[in-house]
Amino acid sequence: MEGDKVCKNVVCSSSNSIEWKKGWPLRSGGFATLCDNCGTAYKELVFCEMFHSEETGWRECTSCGKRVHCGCIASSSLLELLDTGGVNCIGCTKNSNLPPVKPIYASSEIPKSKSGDDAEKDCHKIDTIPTKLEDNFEIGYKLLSSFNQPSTEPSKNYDTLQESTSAKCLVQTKLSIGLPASSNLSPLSRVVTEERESSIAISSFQQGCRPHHILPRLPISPLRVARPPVEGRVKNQLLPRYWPRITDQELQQISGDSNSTIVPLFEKVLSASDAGRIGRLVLPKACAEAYFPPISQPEGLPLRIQDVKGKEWTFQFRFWPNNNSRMYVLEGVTPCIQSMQLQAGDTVTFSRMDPEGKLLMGFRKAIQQDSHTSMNIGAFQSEPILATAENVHLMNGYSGLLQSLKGSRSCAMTEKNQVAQQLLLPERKRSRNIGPKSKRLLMDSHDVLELKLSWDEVQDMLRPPPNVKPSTISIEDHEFEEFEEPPVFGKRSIFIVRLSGEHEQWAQCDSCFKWRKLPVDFLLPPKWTCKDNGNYQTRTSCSAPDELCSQELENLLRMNKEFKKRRVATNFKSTNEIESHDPETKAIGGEINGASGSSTATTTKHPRHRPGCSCIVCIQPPSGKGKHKPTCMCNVCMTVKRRFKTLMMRKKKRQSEREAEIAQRNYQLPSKEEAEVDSVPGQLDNVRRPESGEKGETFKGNLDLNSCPGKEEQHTMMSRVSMTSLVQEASMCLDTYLRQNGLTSLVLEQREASPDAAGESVAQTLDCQDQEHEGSGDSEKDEGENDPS
DNA sequence: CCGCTGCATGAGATA
DNA sequence: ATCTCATGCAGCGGG
Repeated sequence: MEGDKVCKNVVCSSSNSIEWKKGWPLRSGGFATLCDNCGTAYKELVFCEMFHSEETGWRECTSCGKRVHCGCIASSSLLELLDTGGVNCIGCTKNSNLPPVKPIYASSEIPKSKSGDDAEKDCHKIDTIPTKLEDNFEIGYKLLSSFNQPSTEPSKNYDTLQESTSAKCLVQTKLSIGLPASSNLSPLSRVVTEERESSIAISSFQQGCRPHHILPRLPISPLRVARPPVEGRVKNQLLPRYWPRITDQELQQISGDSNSTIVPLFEKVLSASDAGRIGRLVLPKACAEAYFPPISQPEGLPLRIQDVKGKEWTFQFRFWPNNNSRMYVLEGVTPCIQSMQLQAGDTVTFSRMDPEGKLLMGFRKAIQQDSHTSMNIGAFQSEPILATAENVHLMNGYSGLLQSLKGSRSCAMTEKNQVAQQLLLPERKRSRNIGPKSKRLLMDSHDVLELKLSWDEVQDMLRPPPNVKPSTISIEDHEFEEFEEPPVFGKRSIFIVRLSGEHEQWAQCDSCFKWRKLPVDFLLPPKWTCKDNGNYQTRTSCSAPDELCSQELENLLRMNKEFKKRRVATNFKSTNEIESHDPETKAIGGEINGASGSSTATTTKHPRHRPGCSCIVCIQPPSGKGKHKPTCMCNVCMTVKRRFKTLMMRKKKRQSEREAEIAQRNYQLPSKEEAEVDSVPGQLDNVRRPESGEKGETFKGNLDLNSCPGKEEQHTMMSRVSMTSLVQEASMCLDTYLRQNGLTSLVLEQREASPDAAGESVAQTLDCQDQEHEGSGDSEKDEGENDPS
């Protein structure tokens, strides 16, 4: 394939108004460019035929004679297509006075405001494009550099180029030539993907969407995160997760003054099984087929790979047939893994030293946070991870090769970006290694519980943003506060309940650091000082003596700590049981309330609500583990059941309303039911026009969930004959259920007494049953029955 | 019994 | 719908 032919195909020479449509990348390979004006569609192949397929030879740099592997050439052949006359290796490209490689733009970034004349004129400038070849890594480097030096090299400045139609055409052409077919990303986007810290472009690209802002001001870093060389056997481009990440500095130093060229091939994050004792490292298929010798037998062949210390290892490179495919593994890696002290989550890198062709194995340690890998909790606790990433001392495999790059800024950037990138990845992708499939990376139950509690703490600490008055809306009888701005974190406080039953809240002044007693229901702002303690006149000054001696404080904190420990140690179910019951229960326990001593006078379910709040949210029994048994008759469960019944009534009524409406519309004849309903003054009004009629108010979305269904039934029976069946039907669920469980007497007892009293007495009576919460109750049936809403 | 081997499985990713 | 690959596990052989 000759370059000029490509150019002629891409450039429309007859148009006044060129609007390019991009269909890239094509699933069938390559990508398409369509000229709106002349209608010429051009499909570019993945690779330049010249280097495609079985070509495995070498080319010499036209400047220094250094040999460059064709894989590098093929993968970076965007300029090669225009002028195949020369090849420049990495080194001499840098040292020569070659024209800079111009950035490649995503199609969505191409401005469309220019006139067709200009466009056409500029399109022909393609012929004057500098035609030096650089390998793909160099391109990546150049791209980064060009954005990093906008002032000194205006020709590389995005803004400049963006305003230039020549850039438009140039970009178009380059795109059409340089893009690998099966990739979703342009070469630039790859670099950008790795470099920038915003997820916008990343996600949009990964989703195959057109990014809106794909050309950020990139951080100055010579990081080479580039598509690895495309070997002949590669049918599919490597997934980004396997792209090698290496800094330009590293690469340069690795290659050094020697004639050898280090070609980063791919890298892989070690899975649990990779790092396990089996000693099998699963190789990405594409990588194995691309960079390792072809094997036809499952037994494979021994492969010698040199590690960062220069030690040579021999692994068995083989495959298993798997679903009409192959699964490639390196066997016998355990000694090497152990030698490098790698574990799951760490990354192994594979490079090739050319022209010798020797395989190199490096590594990059995962960021450690306590005893967990970053991946372990990175998805949940991004901030600590990021903070750690900046300070972590990196043990980098390439650095191992270099023995001189530890802690370099580039590495830090790399690591940080990796972490950031990981955090920015869609949840699904990130979760791959922390999902249930990966036992090692699973948080154990204690961790989960800690995390849960921490999350609860966070919820409890959420406060309305300062100076912003929340608007409260009511949805389905739930009150929601809405803020124009994100909520802020309130100050932590310690909430305790004395043995006497007295509730107390304590907080530390941000000014004098003295501990002050606060009203129990006081929500602390992010910053709180003594003078804010208006309710306690004697404590509004920082000059007032500390109310808490060190021993008392210690005691408080100890109680807090013990409580946390106990919660962690205790089955989560029982913990939930305690919390989900009447807050009074907690008071009896004399514990620090809520989630480990934060400002937890609120409930854990509804940050703005307090213990004792009986709103539907706060009283809901916990879901998942620890939920109550269907037979539970505790106050909470009874209330929930009562409300469920009310909800069922309403649901049935609505259904009836709809049916009545439909019947009326369809038949225009008063049905028997309608007649019956009509006989009850006001009722049909409620049914048909719930917004009108005084009596309709009861069912107009303001249903009192706290009302006693028994009383409601009485009212209903008296005034709404047609609703009787509905009420009975709605009640039947619970009644039948209770009867089946031999609880009829309890139901009667509850109905006779006040709901709360009934609930409490029942709760006391069935205390033993309540204890079952701790032992079981994690079945789906339980959940469905106990949390019917 | 234990560890290794080869394959199966299925969740998740990709086309 | 198909592919990839992390992991489980049955079967086998050796100690």
